[in-house]
This record gives sequence, structure tokens and C-alpha cells, in this order.
Amino acid sequence: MGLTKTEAFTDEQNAVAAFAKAIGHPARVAILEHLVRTESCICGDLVDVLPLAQATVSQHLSELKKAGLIKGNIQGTSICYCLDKDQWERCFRTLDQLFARIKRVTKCC
Amino acid sequence: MGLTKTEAFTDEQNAVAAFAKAIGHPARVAILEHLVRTESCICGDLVDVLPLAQATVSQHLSELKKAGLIKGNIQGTSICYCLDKDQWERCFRTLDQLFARIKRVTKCC
DNA sequence: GTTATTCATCGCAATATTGCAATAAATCGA
DNA sequence: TCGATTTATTGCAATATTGCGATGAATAAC
Repeated sequence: MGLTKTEAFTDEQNAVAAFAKAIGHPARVAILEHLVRTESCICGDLVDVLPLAQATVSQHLSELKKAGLIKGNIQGTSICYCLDKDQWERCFRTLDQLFARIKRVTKCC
Repeated sequence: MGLTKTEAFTDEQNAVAAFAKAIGHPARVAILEHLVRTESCICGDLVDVLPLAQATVSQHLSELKKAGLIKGNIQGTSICYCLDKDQWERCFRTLDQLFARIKRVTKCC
């Protein structure tokens, strides 16, 4: 029914999925890459960089904000976006719980 | 329009997004964790473990297969699923291209 | 053959996501 | 104050995803 049964899974499973889902769109990957490339806060040039309309970019930004991966500081008439390093640490730790276990698996057909 | 503009992004961006998207559902995380926990191929006990109907589990398995993260070997009347280690290496390398860059960022508001 | 088991697929309904144009809200400069 | 600029929000259409019951296809046991 298009409704994920989140309550049927553990908090950790939901956390892994939520972070992964936030990263799971090329536009959001492109946003993150641009944030990294500028090596500092960026202020609204995203719409020029991405092949998407302003409304769509704003929506992807709010998805990333919802996951906590970026934060926006109001700076006069524009907004300064940057990575939330603390949350990224949390994201990496969460994903690594799964990834480390996967890396340890050796037996396979 | 519900249609991701994949052609507007780089192959790398699409690859990162595709892997992340495949992991981006708690049921699929649970499947991967079960595959890890059993430390070997598992054959159809997934439906007993997950709080989902058989048809739904099958669909999630096919999503993971589409991303190449697992493979299934027919074993008589049942099927043996296991992690595709080679693809996981590729997945880790792909994600790390983004993650490493993010970890290197220091300047932030 | 017949039956049971296992898994995939089809078809459906409900919800989510993606994308955009239009509009609103907020701030800055004149 | 009045535009100009920047970002968020709203409303809409199209497609995707999630979930399930029912049905198929394949194999094993008899």
C-alpha cells in the first residue's frame, strides 16, 4: 500500500534505511558533492549548478535537512547550507554497523 | 512527475544513489542483516523472520538482486541467497568516493 | 502421474516521490 | 516605501514504491 511498516523493524534498521534513503537520489548526491567541492557554505548557487527547477532543488534540500545531514543558516536574503558534521559522524557509525558485518562475511556460494 | 532525471546526472552520482536507494528500506536492511547473521546462504526462512508476506519479501529480494548486492542460487526446490561480495566491494568503493570527501571537509558554519 | 513445497509474478490499492509553475514570505538596496 | 532577489510553500500531474492475495512455474517426494 505504499506505506513502509517502520514499526515492524528495529530502530537501528530504520535509522540505516533513513540515512541511505536520503542519499538515494542523484540530485541529492550532486548537492552533497557540491557542498564538498566548495569546501565551505554555499549560498544558493545550487539552482544554477543543478539541472532542476528551484522548487525541486528546495525540496531535495529539505529532504537532506530532514535527515539532518545538512543545515542552513540564514544570511541576509540568502541561505548558507553546509554539512552537519556531527550528524554525518552518526550516519557513518550507523551505516558501518551494517557494513562492517557485511565485510566480515566470508562464506558464500 | 515522479520520474528521476537520471540522464541529467553523472554515472557516479547515479551509482551512489542506486546503491543507497537499495539499502534505503528497513526490510532490505533486515534481509541483509539476516544474511550476515546466518553467516552462509539462507534458503527461504526469510519469510518466517520478516513481518511481511511472501510476495513482499520476494519483491525486496529482487530489488537487492537488481542492485547486484545479493545473488540467488537455485538449490532444488528452494533458493539460496547470499551476499555478492564483489558487488559489495564495488558498493563500498562507490560510496567511499563520496564519504571520504565528506569526511575531509572541515570548514563549516 | 499426483501432491506438496518453494519462490516468482501478476494485478490491485494505497501511499510516496519527483518535478514544475505559481505564489508567498523575507530581506536588502535604493 | 518600492522593487529586486532569494528561498519556501502550495497545488498539481505523473510515476514509483510498498504491500498483499491469488496465481504460476519448477522441483521433490511419493
